Amino acid sequence: MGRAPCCEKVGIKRGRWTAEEDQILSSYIQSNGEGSWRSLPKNAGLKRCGKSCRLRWINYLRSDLKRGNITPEEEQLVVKLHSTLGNRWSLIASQLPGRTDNEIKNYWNSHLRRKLHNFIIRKPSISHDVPAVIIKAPPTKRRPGRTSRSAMKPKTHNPKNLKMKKTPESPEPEANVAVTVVAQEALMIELNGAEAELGPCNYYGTCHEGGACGNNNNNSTDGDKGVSSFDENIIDLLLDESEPSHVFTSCGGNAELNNLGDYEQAKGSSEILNQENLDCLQSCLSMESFLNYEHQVNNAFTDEFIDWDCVWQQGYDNNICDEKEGSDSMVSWLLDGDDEATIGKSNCENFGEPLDHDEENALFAWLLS
DNA sequence: AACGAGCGCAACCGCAATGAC
DNA sequence: AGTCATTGCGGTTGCGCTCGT
Repeated sequence: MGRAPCCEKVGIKRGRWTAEEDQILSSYIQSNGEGSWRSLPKNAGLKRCGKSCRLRWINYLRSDLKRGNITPEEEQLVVKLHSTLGNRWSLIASQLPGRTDNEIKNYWNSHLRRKLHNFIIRKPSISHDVPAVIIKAPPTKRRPGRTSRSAMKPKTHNPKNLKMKKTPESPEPEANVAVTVVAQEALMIELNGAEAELGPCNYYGTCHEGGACGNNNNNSTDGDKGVSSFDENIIDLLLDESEPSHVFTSCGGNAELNNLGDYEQAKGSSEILNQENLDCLQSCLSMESFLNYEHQVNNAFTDEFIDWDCVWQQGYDNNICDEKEGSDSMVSWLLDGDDEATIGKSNCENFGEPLDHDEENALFAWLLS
């Protein structure tokens, strides 16, 4: 049996509320109090759905609402709360007096999410002596073609979509995005059958040995074969749909090649993945919460790949295999360090330590800059 | 000046949770 | 215990405004 509609659709007005309707609703609620939303429209003489009345009251007419722009302090609080609460907008809003869940949600979706994304992929190295390779797209230019809403939908993670090739549906990379790639990164690219090894270190490697990367410096022994070069042709290849390029990553000590592009095919194939590496890769790839965030802002797994390189580069890396249960936010991993299953930062010296106050502030400042 | 893509906000939709019966 | 109405929440969409071309 289907659920009865919350109200009769016939004769119900929709769309923007007029000042007159607002006045009627406000007066009624001030006289009769909140509640009984279903019967409210009829009693108040409004041609609106009860749900619509409730929404209008809660989000715009309540007297205790704060108006005006979100302040930097509020913004910082939202970022922090979201890092621990995820998309629980009502919970987050409850910590910001005068703000509504809808307001916070809209603000996050239209401001902070983009900010965070840009933070991840645009920032050059600040804390490592490893030189970053900045691949700059052409000067900022508005991309022709309107982004459809459906194209903005977050993608659900599907290993079958891991091919590092653009599909016709995939948008061009953001024109103003400077893709930052850490030179010492374990991206191994198969170019027309020839393997070009780009770096010794990768976060998938953290799957071994309880998560310590061991690869962030030159003392690494995990498949550390050094880096000689990394040029933008690599990224072009990653993004070029006409090229059958694949991305590999080494997975810790055995330095086996894991062909992400052929992940599905490689499943169970010891020729490409040994069991240990397969487990490692699967544990990484199955982290829905990890993937969720980037899927909201990216259409290409390639971006996730590179993004996380950059996070690592910043020293705010974390053990992605030690995902904090219940958290669906990347930031939580960046910030949390007091949970044994969560790593605040990692490098080879102090892996596992939480971010201290200054580092956390630095991260926030960066996020919000 | 005109056009149109992109953005931001307000509102809607559908599902889940809760409570009454 | 099961059913249904109501409320609450998060995701999504529609539309008007802004700004680049």
